[in-house]
Amino acid sequence: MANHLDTFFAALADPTRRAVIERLTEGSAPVSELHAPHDMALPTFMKHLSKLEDAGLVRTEKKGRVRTVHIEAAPLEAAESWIKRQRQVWEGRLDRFARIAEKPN
Amino acid sequence: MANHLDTFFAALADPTRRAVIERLTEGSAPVSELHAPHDMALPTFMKHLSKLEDAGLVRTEKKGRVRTVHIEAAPLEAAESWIKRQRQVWEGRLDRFARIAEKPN
DNA sequence: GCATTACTTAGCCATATGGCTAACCATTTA
DNA sequence: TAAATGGTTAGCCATATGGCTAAGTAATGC
Repeated sequence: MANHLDTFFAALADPTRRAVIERLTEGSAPVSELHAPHDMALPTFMKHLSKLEDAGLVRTEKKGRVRTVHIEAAPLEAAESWIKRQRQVWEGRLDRFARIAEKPN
Repeated sequence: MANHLDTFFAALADPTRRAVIERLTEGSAPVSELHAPHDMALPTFMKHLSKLEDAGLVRTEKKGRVRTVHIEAAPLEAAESWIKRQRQVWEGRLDRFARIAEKPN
């Protein structure tokens, strides 16, 4: 089960990249606009975008000299559902404990 | 907002560490037992445990020579809620699009 | 009390990551 | 067509990461 969760979570483990995702939930944007608020060189920023793209969190398309970036929801769902599953098993265990505690005989 | 999400997501970005979390949802366990199924040296495995502990995903306590590891739910909730929020904003945007599409005048 | 068990500490290694500059296309725009 | 705009490519650097071995310590078990 060493699936794509590696790249998904790694992509989200950086504040710059999470900020890009947050920005993209409000709509697609060209690279230069996404880059503007981040105090780093463009090539550095492009590396972050590549990671997001490798993780499948983002899709890009180039028209003329402008590359536009779009968010991709599926991986977010995959990551969320993994976490949710863990919590459910864990909470289910707590529930069983609680039930045992409530029936003390 | 460069909070603890960095360490949370980084901790989950490795299959060994996710496997440990999955195992721990079924109950706490000593280091040696958690290590057993993983084909790597113990010190290497301990580094993974440290990352989980640094991320707050796990808590440990030592009794005698045995260190027992317990899962900690709060960070899982934090990570899950971040992802959920992104999805909600993104989906909200889609909904607005849909509403606009439905009212074409 | 000696051996085993269960980690710990220390140190080394290769690769990955996150950052930079400099120089180079390729489209627009003036 | 020359200049500006929007990326891209190449290459360098420091630190982090994930792996190892070897040797040490501290409880338990025999």
